[in-house]
Parts: sequence; structure tokens; C-alpha cells
Amino acid sequence: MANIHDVARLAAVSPMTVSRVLNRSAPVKEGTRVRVEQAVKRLNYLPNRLAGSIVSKRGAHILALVMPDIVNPFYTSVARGAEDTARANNYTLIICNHDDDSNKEAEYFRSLLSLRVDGFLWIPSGDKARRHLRLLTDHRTPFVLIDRKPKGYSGDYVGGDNINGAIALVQLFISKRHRRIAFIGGPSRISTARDRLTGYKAALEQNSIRFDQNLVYMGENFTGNIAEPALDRFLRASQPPTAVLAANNAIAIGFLRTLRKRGMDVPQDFILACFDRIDAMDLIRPTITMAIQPAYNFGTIAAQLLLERLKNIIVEEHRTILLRPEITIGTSTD
Amino acid sequence: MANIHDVARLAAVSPMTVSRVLNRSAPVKEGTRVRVEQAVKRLNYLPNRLAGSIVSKRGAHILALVMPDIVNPFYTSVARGAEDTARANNYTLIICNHDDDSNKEAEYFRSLLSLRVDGFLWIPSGDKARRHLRLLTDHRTPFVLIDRKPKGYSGDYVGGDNINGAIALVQLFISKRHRRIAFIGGPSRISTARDRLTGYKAALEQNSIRFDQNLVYMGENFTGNIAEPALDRFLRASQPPTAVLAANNAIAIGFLRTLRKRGMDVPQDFILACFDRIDAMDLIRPTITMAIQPAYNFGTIAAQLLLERLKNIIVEEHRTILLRPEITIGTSTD
DNA sequence: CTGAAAGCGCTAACAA
DNA sequence: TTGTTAGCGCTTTCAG
Repeated sequence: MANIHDVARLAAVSPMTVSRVLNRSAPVKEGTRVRVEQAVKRLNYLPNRLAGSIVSKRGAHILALVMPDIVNPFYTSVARGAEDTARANNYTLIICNHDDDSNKEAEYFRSLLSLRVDGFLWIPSGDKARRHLRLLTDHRTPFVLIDRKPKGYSGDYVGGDNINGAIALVQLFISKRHRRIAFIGGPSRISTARDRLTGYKAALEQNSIRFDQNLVYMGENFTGNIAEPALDRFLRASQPPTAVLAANNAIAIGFLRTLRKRGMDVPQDFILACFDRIDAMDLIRPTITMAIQPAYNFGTIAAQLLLERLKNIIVEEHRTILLRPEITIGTSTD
Repeated sequence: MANIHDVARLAAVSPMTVSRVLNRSAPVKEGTRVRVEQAVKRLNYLPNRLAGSIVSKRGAHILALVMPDIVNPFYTSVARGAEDTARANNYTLIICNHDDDSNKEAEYFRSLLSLRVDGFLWIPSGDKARRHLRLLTDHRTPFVLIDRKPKGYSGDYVGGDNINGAIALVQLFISKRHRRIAFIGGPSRISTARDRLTGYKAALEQNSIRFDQNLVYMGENFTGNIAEPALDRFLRASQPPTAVLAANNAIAIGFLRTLRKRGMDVPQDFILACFDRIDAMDLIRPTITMAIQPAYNFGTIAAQLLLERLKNIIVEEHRTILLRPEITIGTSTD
């Protein structure tokens, strides 16, 4: 495969001149430039970004997105936003799934730092992920967190307004005259689960509804599998709930499935609402009430913040961007 | 940031010895090894994979997945399969979305070749993408195609049995005594659209049903947007269809939406089936009959084929892996 | 505007 | 088992 010397020889110039033409890093006389460009074309030459980045110490223009699981449509959209923004700025995006496993996450960070990626977009596995922060700062690699914010973290962050989103959904329940309201959350080591619970509690308090621990189920993960034990718990309560807030889309779907398996349904037996979009939700009966987060924008904005840090070497103050979810009302809360 | 010389100095050995410890590339005496490992730890040293790959000419252990759009759940699963397999083999995966745009695709190839990725997993944008094949072979970068197979391509390929899948769905329609059967396909420059049409025609022929061009709509893309003009065309036919085969999940969803907007529904006005999974389809009413492709396995198998080529430098004959879709019968074909 | 020398961080190849 | 030398493909720096 041709290298910069081959091109230089063919164009009868020095490698340095070829480099200047390719990177527009210094003026080159018209005629020389044309000769170099022809040589590049003739040899089908593509410069080696790796070599360039080693010398210039500028990184190979690679961003990494470290996140839970690309299969969840919410994260998929985040990834797509990140990729579009990366591409628009001539960066390449690496995507890694940690499955909420902090060890897998650690392995990825080591591997990606070893690759000398320029920066990280990061949806952390949970609060334990704070231990990876040192690794990133030690290696002077900038990063922006997305969606989840480990306890005590104060750097760049783009996420949703989980507290107010949850409050809005619970208020909706209450406006429909429901007062026995349940919450199915994810693991409390993850900030989104905590914040949505906080919003849930706040809304109850605002309406002088007593908080009842029997109406709260915090699962081991954010999947539909936790819906069944949650329902069991709720049905065992002395006064079972009539409304259920699911902390995300997958849990809501799992809940609906579980209900039907047991011969119950929404909204007859419970009214239901959740965080995050459900695909093709307009075709699901009942249509589900959702707090839809602008996932794509999470990705684009976070990537923009990161790229800003990559450009201005001088570090500014930390920034937090909170985006409000949009409530879409379906027949699941009728 | 520490480099291999810093480690060597601290461990009082040569850089070469450090390299040998890190890569296990040659035996090192126990005591020396321990000293090196301690120095590595003390300095928080992570070797620079880019530098290593330049010298050893072995590539930086990066695979690229160039595909239509990560947001489509079918491709999402392919990506996840690819990523899991890459990781299991110590490779990092770059994901790029070309949106069925051959120019965007070309840009990515140039950028990724410039990064000297080790190999490509590739769901091409269509037949025009054949022009990129030369680029890849010229640069001696191996690749495996997934899902779509441009006309005349004969290299490594992993995809679904689209012809027999379509035949099976049409047979199902016919077994329900339908004979006016329509097909909504994607652009015919994409092999999956062509093959599904071929299967559709073959099934008609097997049952002595005359092919009627008015019952076929080949859209400009694979999205739900093409469902409305398709329906218009079908309704204008002298004998409108009673059954509709959608070439993918998105089209089926679009079709169902369009129908309802017009006051029609499935299965009353048409029975409906499609290729590919629809998320949470068991909650959609009616449940849709689907030919579900093992998307995750597309990703894992293709990555395995690619990794094999990366290991054995000797190129074997080309391989084609065809996986059968699994037909799941829903109430949309009752 | 162009080129020569030096060297980024690392490893292949050889020597000891 | 370990070290030395050379050099991967490129860019920085400085000289002309």
C-alpha cells in the first residue's frame, strides 16, 4: 500500500509537501499542489491517520460512546445523534455496550484509552462507575456524561429532567382521581431510577398522599422482567394500587404483558404511564401515556459539548444540560 | 502521559522488555516481569495501540460496521451481535450509518481505510455500492457483507433466505383462501427487496395465480412512508387485493397506520404479514404475522467470518451463509 | 514556498 | 533472557 514517500517520489516533491497539500497545513504553489493531487489519485493513496496522530499528538479523530445497550431504542437514538454529530465534525464513533456491568465498562475504558480516542460520550453503568472517572482524568481524556449522573459527579452532563417528568405523570394520575399510585423503578444505583422515584414522592407529597413503601418496587435492572415481581408485591398490599408509573418503556411493556397473562388489563385494572418512547406505540392498544425524552438530542448535544472541549484546550466550567420530556397522553390513563 | 520508556526506566529494563511483558511476545524472567508490572501500575501506563499497530503492521484491532441506520431495530440487533463478537475477540467496533446513501457510504470507507481498520462488516446501500468493492480490495482490507447482496457480488456474505421467506408468507395467505395478494417492497436496487419480490412471484406461480403489476408497489425506501402511496395504488386496481405482504417491519407498521387513518383495519379489510420483527408486537392489536430473521446472528456470524480472514492470512474460497427466517403467526392473517 | 533532519511510541530483527 | 539498532508513516521544526 502506497505511503507518503511513494506519493512524494511520483510528484517529485518531498514528503513534507505532500503532507501540506493533504492537510492544507501550509500554502503550496498551485502547480505543485496539482502534481501532488494527481500522484495521490494515481496511487489511490489514503494517508494513515494513525501515524499522523502519533506524531501530531492530536488523536486520530475518534470518539467513543460507552453505553448500556444499543438494543434499547432509547439508547439507539442517543447513539444515532452522537454519530451524526461526530460525522459532521469529521470524527469517527466507536460504540460499546456495557450492559450495566461496571467491569465490562472498565475493560472498555482501558481498551479505548489505549486506542487514544479523543474523548468519551458516556452513559455510565451506575454510581459505581465513578471509580472510572479517575482513569479518564489521569489520562487527560475529556468526556461528557449522558442520561445518568453518578452521585456526586459534577462535570459535563446532558440528561432529562427526570424529577419533573415523574411529577407530571403522577399529577396526571391524580387529576384522574387516582390516589393509590405505584412506582416500578430500576436499580437505585442508577440516577434515573432515583430521580424518577424522587419525582414520584414529591408529587405525592404535593397532594398530601401518604407515601407507601408497598407501592414501590425497585428492580434489579431496567427490563420488563421486573414487572412481574412488582405486580406481585402490589397485589399483596392491603390497599392495592389503581395506577402504575413505570420508570421506563421496557418495564411498562413487561407490566402490560404480565397483566394480560393474568387476565387483567389496562386501563380497566390499572392505569399506566411510563418514561421513554415505545416504538409504534400508536398501534398498541391501549396507547401508552409516556414522558418522551429527546434521546436523539441527548446524543447531539453531548457530542457538541465534547467537541467544544476538544477544540478549546482551555477547560471552562462544567456544564449541565437538562432537557424536559414531552408528555404524550394515551388511552392507558383513561 | 507515560510512555514505554518511562516504564522501562522505572523498572530498570529496556523498552523492549516492557513490550515483551505487555504483549507476552517472548519469555521474560519472573522477577523482571514483576518489576515491569509494578512500574506499569505505578505509572498508570496504558500502551499506545496506534503506535504498536504502525510498527507491527497488524492493524489496531478495529472492525468497522457500515450499515443503513442503527435506529431500525433489525440493524440494531445486527450491530449488537457484531459488537459482542468483536469484543469477545479483543476488537473494537466502529459503527457508521449510511442511510442508504452511496456517497455517504463512500466517505465512510475513505475515512475508515485511512484509519487502517482491520476489516469491514458491511450492509451495503444497494447495487451501486459495488463501486466501493474495488476500494476495499485495492487497500487489501477484508470484508463480509450482511443482509444485502449487490448484483454479481460473490464474496463472503451472511443473509436471510428472503425468497423462501416470502414464499412461506404468501403460501400462508393462499392457505387462508386469499388470491388477490399485494406486495409492498423497497427500492429494487436493494437485493432484499428484489428477492422478496421474487419469492412473492414464485409463490403466486406455484399456485397458478396470475401476477398483477397493479398489486405491486416498490417504494423509494424501506420506511413506513411508502405504505400510503402503495395503498392508493392497490385501491385503484380493478380488483383490489385482500392480502398484503410488506417487505419489512417499518412498511407493515406504516400500512397499518395508514389503514386506520382511512377508517380501515386489519384483518377485516386486508390480512397482513411482513418481514422482520416488530418490537413489542405481542401488544399490538392485531398481532402481526412476521418472518423474523435472526438479526443478532447475522452480526455474530459475519464477525466470525471476518475474524477468520483476519487470522488466516491465506484467503479461502468465498462463503455464503443463508439463515432461514422464523415465521410467527399473528392475528393479522386470521 | 519547499526541504532536511529529527523523532512520536512502539516493535521486528538481530546480537549478546 | 535481555538489549541494541533500525525504522513503521507521518509531522514538527527549522533552515533556506
